[in-house]
This record gives sequence, structure tokens and C-alpha cells, in this order.
Amino acid sequence: MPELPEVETIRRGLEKELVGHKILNVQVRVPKLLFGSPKDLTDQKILEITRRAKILIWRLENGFVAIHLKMTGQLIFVPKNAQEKTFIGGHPDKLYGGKLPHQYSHIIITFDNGILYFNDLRKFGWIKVLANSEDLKKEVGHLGPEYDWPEFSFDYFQSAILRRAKSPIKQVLLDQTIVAGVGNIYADETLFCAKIQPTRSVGSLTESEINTIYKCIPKVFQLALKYGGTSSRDYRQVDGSQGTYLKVAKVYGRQGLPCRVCGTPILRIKIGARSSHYCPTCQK
DNA sequence: CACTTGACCTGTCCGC
DNA sequence: TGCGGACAGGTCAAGT
Repeated sequence: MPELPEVETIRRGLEKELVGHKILNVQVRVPKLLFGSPKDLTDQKILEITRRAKILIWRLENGFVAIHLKMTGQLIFVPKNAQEKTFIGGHPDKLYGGKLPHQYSHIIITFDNGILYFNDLRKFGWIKVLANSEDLKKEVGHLGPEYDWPEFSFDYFQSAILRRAKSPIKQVLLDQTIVAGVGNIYADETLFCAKIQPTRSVGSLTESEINTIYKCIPKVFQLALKYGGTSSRDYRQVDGSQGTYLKVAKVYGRQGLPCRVCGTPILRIKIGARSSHYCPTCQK
């Protein structure tokens, strides 16, 4: 899915459109994607929109909503005055014909100021209605610290990854209990930034190499946020526009293309059933 | 406990 | 052109 930078971009978009606005109606076309009753949402105002790793959280007057977009989920908002337009939010996005709703618009939430479409081709994503902060805690409690938290210190990071000394560093970066929010794209980009091959076992890394990886995680996330995330295929911002990080990606999606630093063709291999991209010359 | 595999879905791409 | 298989940004549960 959307990884942390994509979800944060969506959060900012939703915040601008929805905070202070009221849910008028919830249309559920694919029931299994909504946990809880649509009735618990109607007539409630959104007070705040936050994010925990890749999960979006709406604080309502009475409870919370948690949303995970997984691989292909989208949240597209069409303001009231734009609803007659052919293109999503005024952007000429031809994905699924460019019109809303379409066959993958599984949950449609009408607000007092427009309509929010939850689209998800693969139906892995979900929306959960949570009665209180206890239920919310159960939903996000297992996640580790985020890249910009004080708890995410070098000492913490080093000891956390060393518990998995035998595993390739690529796989460990994807572990949401160690650092929450890193996915396949930014794990590859982080390892290029640190000049470490994804296959290296955690146990083989020197303290200085671990420190470089530790510092690269925020660098990569901040750059990705600047570009509004990565639209490999399905990811869209709230207004329907794409993220443009691929323009500056160092390795993700660049297999066969020359390394931006040294010109060596970027390789793509499998690590733990996930594709990994790296430069065999720059990364040791 | 750590690690791997399969499952959840559907579309697209590649090779034959 | 058609068809089958592999693969796609995420995460769990279950098995080893």
C-alpha cells in the first residue's frame, strides 16, 4: 500500500477537507471491508485526523475510525461543487475510467461538503469503527515507534534489529514492530541511501553501518513526503492526483536502468517473497 | 521465539 | 491472439 509517506500525504489531504464536517450517509457496497455499523458513523462530525504508521485515524464526536489501505486502497474526496465534473477532483486521472464511483468504489461516505470514495481493487483494505480509545489501542498497540519519535533512538534501533541477526536487513526493515511505516519501496530506498545490499544479514553489519541505515530512514521518508509519495500504480492523493517520488527514486522500480550515481544497471532480486532493488556497485 | 509460507483479491504482464 | 503462470506497494495466521 501506501507506506508512511503516502498515508501521511492522504492524512494531510483529508484533514484539509474533512475536519469539522459531518458524515451524512455511508453506503456499503462490499460489507466485508467495513467492520462495525454504518449507523455508528452517520450524523457524527470529524474532530481530528491523525495517523499511526500506515493506519489513518479519525476522531469522531463519539469514537474513532481506523482505515488501512493495504496494497491498492484509495481515499478520494470530491467536493460538493466538483461533483458534476467528469474527472476525479478535477484531475484528468484515467485510472478505472476516471469517473466516480466505479466498480472498485466499495464504500462511499457522504459528508455535508462532498463525497469520499473508498476504492480498493484487491479488497485487502478495511475501515473499522471503534467505540473508544481502548479499542483503538488494540488496533495500533503492536506497532513499533515511528521514524520521528524520540523513542526511535539509535540504541533502540540497534538492539531491536539485532534480535534478528540472521535475517537479511531488507526483511527486518519491513518489520512494523521495529520501525512502523516502512514498506517495500522505502526499505529499498533506505538501503541504497545507506549503501548496504539488501541481502546483508543484520549480524554482518558494523555499528557504523547500522547508524547510517538509522539516519537514512528519516531522510528517505522526508524526501518521499516532499514528492507526495510514490504512485507505482494505484496510489492516489485525496484529490486524485499522483505522488511523484518515482521521479527521484534511486532504485525502486528501476531494474535494468542505470544507477543515478554510478551508471551500473540496477538489479532486482527476491528476498523473502518480496522484490528488492539495489545497485550492485554502490551498495556493499 | 524466529522464520517461512500461504491466504486474502483482482488486474496486468510476460512467455510460449 | 490466447492462455497459464508469475507478480504487484501489506499484513496476518498458521506451520516448522
